[in-house]
Amino acid sequence: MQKQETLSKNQKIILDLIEKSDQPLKAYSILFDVKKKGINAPLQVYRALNKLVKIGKIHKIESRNAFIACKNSKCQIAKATVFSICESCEDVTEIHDHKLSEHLRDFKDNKGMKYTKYNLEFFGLCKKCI
Amino acid sequence: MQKQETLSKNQKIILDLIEKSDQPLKAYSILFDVKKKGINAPLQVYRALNKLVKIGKIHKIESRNAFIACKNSKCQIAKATVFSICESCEDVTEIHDHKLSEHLRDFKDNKGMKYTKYNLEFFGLCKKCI
DNA sequence: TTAAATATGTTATATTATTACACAGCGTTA
DNA sequence: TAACGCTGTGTAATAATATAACATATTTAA
Ligand SMILES: [Zn+2]
Ligand SMILES: [Zn+2]
Ligand SMILES: [Zn+2]
Ligand SMILES: [Zn+2]
Repeated sequence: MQKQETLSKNQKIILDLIEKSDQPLKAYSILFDVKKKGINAPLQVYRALNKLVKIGKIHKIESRNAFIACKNSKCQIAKATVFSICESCEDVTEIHDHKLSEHLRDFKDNKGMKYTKYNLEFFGLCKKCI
Repeated sequence: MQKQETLSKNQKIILDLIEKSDQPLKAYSILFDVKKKGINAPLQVYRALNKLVKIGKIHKIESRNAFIACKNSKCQIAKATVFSICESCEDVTEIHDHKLSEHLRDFKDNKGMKYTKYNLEFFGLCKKCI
């Protein structure tokens, strides 16, 4: 809650917009929406998005090139994300499953890699679309 | 091994190229490489890539927009992929971890979604880059 | 052998993302 | 205070990734 105050003008505008949507937004759709607020160029959007991702306020849905707000206040989670994605209606939900998180956090490969982050995307059909 | 015989000419050319690389290739780098074989347009590459992904011969590394051959012969795995990615040298390895696969396969959310697929990408530093 | 399904070739275009450059504001510190 | 590093802004141009639309060919299967 307090970190928000350190956000810049453009970052606030774009975070507000993303937080108002419960579904992922694409960069150029964001650009379209914030033109009325004086943000005119893709780069202005991407710069804000990159920052917001970095500090964990939003996440990128990699398979969709779209950005969704993180609802989780204790955000280690920027570095440990799990999403469910309906391939019919494209509904996206962030998942917080304690057991699953544990398994992912504890995962060690046999190559001596040092992991700092992961992203997991589940695909399927939601209740409505089955 | 036998499914390969049913691949079309373009699909074979592109699969061969990807299989010769142990690292992910990007679509336009593939396009560049197969121009000598008479494949001239992005769409020809993307069509082959899409098909190869669909039948599990290759996987897309979503966070990198790149494609890597699947080394696993018993390919259910097209629908259940795990990768480790070094953020320094960009080395990518497909992971087959039985225990992890079980946990992911058995995962159920509380929203009644029916999952058919998942993709997990771990990020960090490989042995060489630590 | 005809119809459906799959693949090809080509052109154009849409979508996603970055490079490069000029400059502004702010806090540190020499 | 002046110099510096750091972060952010604004703008133009361009790069990189991916698909639409259309015409045709080939393979498969009823
Ligand atoms: Zn989150
Ligand atoms: Zn749905
Ligand atoms: Zn595989
Ligand atoms: Zn490395």
